[in-house]
Amino acid sequence: MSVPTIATVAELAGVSTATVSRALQRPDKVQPETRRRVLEAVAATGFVPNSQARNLRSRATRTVILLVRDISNPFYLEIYKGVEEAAMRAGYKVLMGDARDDDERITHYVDMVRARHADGLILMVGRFPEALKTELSRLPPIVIALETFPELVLPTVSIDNIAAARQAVEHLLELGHRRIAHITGPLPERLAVDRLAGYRSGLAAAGITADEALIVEGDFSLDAGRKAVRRLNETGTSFTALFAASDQMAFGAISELRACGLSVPGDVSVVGFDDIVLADAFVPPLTTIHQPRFDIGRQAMARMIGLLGKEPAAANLVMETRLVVRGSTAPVRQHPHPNPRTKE
Amino acid sequence: MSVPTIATVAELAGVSTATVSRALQRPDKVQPETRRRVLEAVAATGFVPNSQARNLRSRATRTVILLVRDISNPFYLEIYKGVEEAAMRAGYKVLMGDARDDDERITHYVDMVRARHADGLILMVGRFPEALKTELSRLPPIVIALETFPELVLPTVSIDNIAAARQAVEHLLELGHRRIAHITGPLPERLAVDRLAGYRSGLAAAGITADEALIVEGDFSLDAGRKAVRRLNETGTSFTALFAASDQMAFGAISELRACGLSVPGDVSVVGFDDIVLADAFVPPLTTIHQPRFDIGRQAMARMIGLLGKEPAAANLVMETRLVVRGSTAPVRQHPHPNPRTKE
DNA sequence: ACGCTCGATGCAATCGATTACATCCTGCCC
DNA sequence: GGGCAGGATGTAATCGATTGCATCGAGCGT
Repeated sequence: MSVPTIATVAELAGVSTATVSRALQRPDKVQPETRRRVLEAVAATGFVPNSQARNLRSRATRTVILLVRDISNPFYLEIYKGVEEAAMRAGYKVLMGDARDDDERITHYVDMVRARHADGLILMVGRFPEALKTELSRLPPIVIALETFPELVLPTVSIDNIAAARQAVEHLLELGHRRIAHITGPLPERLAVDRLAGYRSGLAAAGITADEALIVEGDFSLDAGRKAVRRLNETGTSFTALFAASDQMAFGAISELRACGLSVPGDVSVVGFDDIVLADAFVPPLTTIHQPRFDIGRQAMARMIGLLGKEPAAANLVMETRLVVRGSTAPVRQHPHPNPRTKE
Repeated sequence: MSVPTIATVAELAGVSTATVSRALQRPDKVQPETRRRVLEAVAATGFVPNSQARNLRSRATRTVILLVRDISNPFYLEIYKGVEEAAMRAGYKVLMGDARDDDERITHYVDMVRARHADGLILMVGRFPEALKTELSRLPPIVIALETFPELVLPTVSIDNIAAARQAVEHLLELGHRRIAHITGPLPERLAVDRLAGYRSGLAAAGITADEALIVEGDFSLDAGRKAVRRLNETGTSFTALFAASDQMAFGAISELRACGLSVPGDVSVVGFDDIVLADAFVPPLTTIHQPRFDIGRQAMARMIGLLGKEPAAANLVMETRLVVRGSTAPVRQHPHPNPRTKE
């Protein structure tokens, strides 16, 4: 009563295992009548080819691993969907892993590919373990999405974080804001560094020198947004607008601002980054930078398929972002609200 | 320059492949000196055992698939984390799949297990394909989480949806609400049916007959929440409170209520279900039913490990939920707000 | 010193499907 | 009718690691 193998089917159909394999893989290579008998036997036994064996022989798994920075950020879900769609279409499966931006975990997933659990890796993580950089030639097929590692030559699908961040700041400037705070991502990382650079360049273009006290480091999480606002309040620096490097941080910031009795956008305008699903259901609906998540996923997978097919490497792709103006930003008040600590 | 195999290592270390395998698998079976030489050779070649070959032989993959109803619902992320933690600890990997509650996709994932891509399947989907019910004896190891299929005897980790929904309704009743609307999940499904039953039983216990016009079917999504409110407004039925079968729907509903000029909780109190991450950052913070997501995931994986280890089946588990009261519910007004359509 | 035990290691079968090559058979042409 | 082409099918090698069994040799007891 064990699992049926190709031999079980062969016996039942009265043919050799080779014929069974051919009947299933290259139908035109066997006679219709034989094929019918084989298919009948397959149905009767409930046979499903053991993919371990098949892959061992064919040296492919038709599976790719999608490794994300932090799986609890819903932002990545939409990307997964894009990857999955392109993969499904090409007969690939997708495995999602949570890197938690931890070198060990990342290396673990790279080893999974080396161990032939999967054919390739789509990376959306903030770090690239040093240990791996030294053995670039041994690396499995890798596509980078969202993030960029300029020192590595790997196919990449990304967005222009500098320009996007700058656009967010320009929007606030147009509304008359001058004291604009910024909650960054984890700072040694490119993604965070670029958005910060965009913020600075936006201010600079308007002739404003960035006040370092208005820049607080976060880590893209909800809680980081809350803490950042608390930190800004503690230092007592006043501001009328806030640009957060992720929607989650924007949400956290708004929730904390409200807790301090400040209204958004009445007292403080807030801009996020990502345009996650809940952004427009939030109260107020969040003004943010929209990223074409689904397409980023799809393109990344397309590149992976190309890579695995030994096609000539496609050029790196920079996807378009756009500013979505909703209710969390408004023109600055004539007399900016004082810092909440000094309020009442 | 191809990938190193166990033979490459064996040659370099001057031993047989068997010894290499043993040095790596059961260190106590080889002499320390031999082992040292083998490990040296492994390091030198960068050898990583091919898991296809290993698993083919050992008939296990140490991978489980976590199949969820809809991957874009962030609710599942926390569950994934629980599963992943328990899995990692036991040396298992976790693959997450998106079922989209589609029979074909579900069957596809079941076949992945049959094809030995994974050892077992943790299901968190609303449907159980009819086709599979007829071949129960052939099914791979399956654990059901969150959902229940009473007609199937499979290890299950769930919550008491009826009691939890009832508790939500009781909270609203205590605040004086009498006209309580309910947005259900997709209705043929157990999860949705149970929460609806809890809603009805809560009302009944207070001597109130449910007004069918106040019950609108949804599908757990943000958009379903918005549409449901629109639908309620169209029919012109007035209500002072709303119980949504998911937080996402609650968010959608609140956003739509606001768009109609109603305040929450001023005009309408809203209770959700799930307590997703953003629930307390929302404005107003959402009153909802908290589910121990992380533990549900962990327990489900624990059951799977037991199942794979051929341990005697553990009893089904019902996890505790609790009502979390936040800012989206308030005592009913003396004179309930009229239906927004008839307003002004 | 002989024989026996037991630990370390090697040999080769094995997991299950794929596929190069061999074999057989049918049918066609001269 | 003989020979040969070509299609259908079978045989067996192969992918790479694991593991039962065989072998070898060191150590020990008498």
